[in-house]
Amino acid sequence: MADLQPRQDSQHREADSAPSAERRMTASDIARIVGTSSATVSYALNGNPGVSDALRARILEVAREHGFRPNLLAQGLRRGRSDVIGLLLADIANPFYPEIASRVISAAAESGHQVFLSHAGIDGALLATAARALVDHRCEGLIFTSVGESDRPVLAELRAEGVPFVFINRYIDGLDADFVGIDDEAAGRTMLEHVLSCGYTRIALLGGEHVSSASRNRMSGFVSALGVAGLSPVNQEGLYGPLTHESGFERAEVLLEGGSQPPQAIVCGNDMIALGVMDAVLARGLSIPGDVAVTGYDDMSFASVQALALTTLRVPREAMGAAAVRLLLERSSGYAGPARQDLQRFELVIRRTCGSQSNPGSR
Amino acid sequence: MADLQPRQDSQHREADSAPSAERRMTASDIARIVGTSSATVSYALNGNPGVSDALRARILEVAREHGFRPNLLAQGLRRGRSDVIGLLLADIANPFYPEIASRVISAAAESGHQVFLSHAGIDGALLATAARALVDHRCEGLIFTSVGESDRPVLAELRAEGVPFVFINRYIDGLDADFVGIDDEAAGRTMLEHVLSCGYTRIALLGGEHVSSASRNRMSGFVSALGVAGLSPVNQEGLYGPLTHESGFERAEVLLEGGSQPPQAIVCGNDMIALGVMDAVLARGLSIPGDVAVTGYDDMSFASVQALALTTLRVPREAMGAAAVRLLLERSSGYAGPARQDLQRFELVIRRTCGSQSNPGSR
DNA sequence: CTGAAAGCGCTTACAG
DNA sequence: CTGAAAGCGCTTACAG
Repeated sequence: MADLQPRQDSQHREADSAPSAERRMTASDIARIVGTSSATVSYALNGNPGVSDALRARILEVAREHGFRPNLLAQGLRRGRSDVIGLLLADIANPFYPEIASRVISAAAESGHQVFLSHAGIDGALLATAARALVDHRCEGLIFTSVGESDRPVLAELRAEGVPFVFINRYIDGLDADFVGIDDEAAGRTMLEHVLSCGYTRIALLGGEHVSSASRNRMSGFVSALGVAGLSPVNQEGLYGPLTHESGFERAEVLLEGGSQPPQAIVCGNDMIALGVMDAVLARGLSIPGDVAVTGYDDMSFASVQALALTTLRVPREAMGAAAVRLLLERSSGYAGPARQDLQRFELVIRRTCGSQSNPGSR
Repeated sequence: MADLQPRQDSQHREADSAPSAERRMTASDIARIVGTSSATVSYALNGNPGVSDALRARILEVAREHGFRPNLLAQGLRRGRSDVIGLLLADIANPFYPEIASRVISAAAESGHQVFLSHAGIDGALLATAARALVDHRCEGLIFTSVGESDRPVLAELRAEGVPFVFINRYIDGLDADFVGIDDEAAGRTMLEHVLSCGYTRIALLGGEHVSSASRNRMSGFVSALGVAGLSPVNQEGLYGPLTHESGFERAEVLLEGGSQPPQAIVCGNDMIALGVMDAVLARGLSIPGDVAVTGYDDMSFASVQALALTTLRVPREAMGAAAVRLLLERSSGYAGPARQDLQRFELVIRRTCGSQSNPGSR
């Protein structure tokens, strides 16, 4: 790296840049060529009235010929909006989020919007800063994937500034904002009813983060279904924890270490935790589901692989991304009604690790 | 959806929006309060000379007090650059990319840059459109993760416009641009030498896309190491294919169907293909690695899970993302030297599916 | 040290 | 139907 000498001097820069950046064509350039004003060029290009058909045709022709593309910064500044959506992800390394992001980007593109992506950080430490940066870039609105209680102040700030936003997957109590997700409590009950239907009664629960409304609601569904059966979780501790392999592994080890008999089933807050649990179970020389059944939550891409064949609950991440874009664009184009809840359909996916009677191979 | 009535009329919008978006504070507002000009405010805020210490302090105080944050659109328009980097991903659903993106975002943030994320589409169909949109938003430069031969025209266009760009993982022959990746040919040889060292001689190769320089180089390394041992791949067909589970599964089925004896080892172009291969092998009732050994490439997050324990080759995705940002920012701040190749270190990761003598459990 | 002016590239009322 | 002007919110030479 010692061999490079960045030149800050813009004089040199112009001169040195291999392909000297020819100044981009502007609306004024088009106007000059056609012999009219930039205003008329703008009218013509935007399909507004006030230009004769002949002149409009000429302008469009010249613009196309020169490959004119408007400066979106100038356009945004003048219009006061920018056709840009901000998306805040908690943790891109978690495979849950990219599939949401993917669909947000394509849904946004379908309506001519660009997506700014930012990292909120796994603990939300960067969320406030990232959100403000997006607002300062004049995003039309923001989509949050993983808000927590600590984000309340900055969200209130956004609200005061009139910036529309939508929550995916998690929400904050009392903050009346559009939300896209699933009914996590019902989903949790569904999962646990399946586990119970397999005949298990000693069931451990290893949920996600307590700051996550989704995790809390899932847990609530788990516990409530257990209660209906007159049961309670075998573990008092470790009900909540990070949504990671590591956390699943460690919490499972605690469960399995105890001198007492191991749980018959371990119900996890997401698929990552379940992977960690599976590793801990296998490391003890126990079999899945023979000795211990395991369930995940989310149905991430790897869950269906035969070597894993994880019983889980499908959360429709792509549909959630698309729905969030739709709700947000409705807001930014003026809809000012009460907050909406868009609950998507979930699906129990029974594979080998819990409750599959038939041969594994659900791919 | 029938119940919502978007109001396009901005008059109404202002009036109706629950939290009426108070107009944001501008530099002129600060100037008015302090009793100076917006120019002086700008000087003060940007730490430029030409303002007395007393006045500067007063301006900073008022700005802070009112939570002033400059309009980045206006700033970008005036300055001619925008502190924004464009990142083009091929396919976010492929877990290879998010880990790059994650680091690109954080590295960019460290130097005060925002990241625009776009989808190029798995076949690059959207790449040209997406790249132009990013340029029109006045990105300082672009990072491409998965270019192919068909992208050459738009890249030439960017070059002519003087937009700096950097390639990650794949490059295009003859297009002299900065590149961050690994030495895929050497890595391919390394992997195959390991497979050979296990004593296997009937080896099948299931590579990635032929349009990918990375896939071609890996394949070249595989074949060359085989050649040194006086061998060649057992399969003539299916050497190249999509980097997906499905493609791995299908190509493995073809390999295993043939009346002839199955390969002793199947070397894959990435971990997704390897997962598909593992499923196909297990579905035949064969064991891994007893009957057929399998290797992946990338070391995705799931590869280390004990139930999989995939022998693979670690590609340092996060380091690649950080390096790409560094190279790009050097370009956009004036460095105009010849194209650079930043080859990161790779690492062979031996797990259960091929060549681990010891007990599986490499986590 | 300070301020008024011009301009980035658009769009939008507003006169002719 | 057409064009000249003003302005979005900044920054940057340029005079006082």
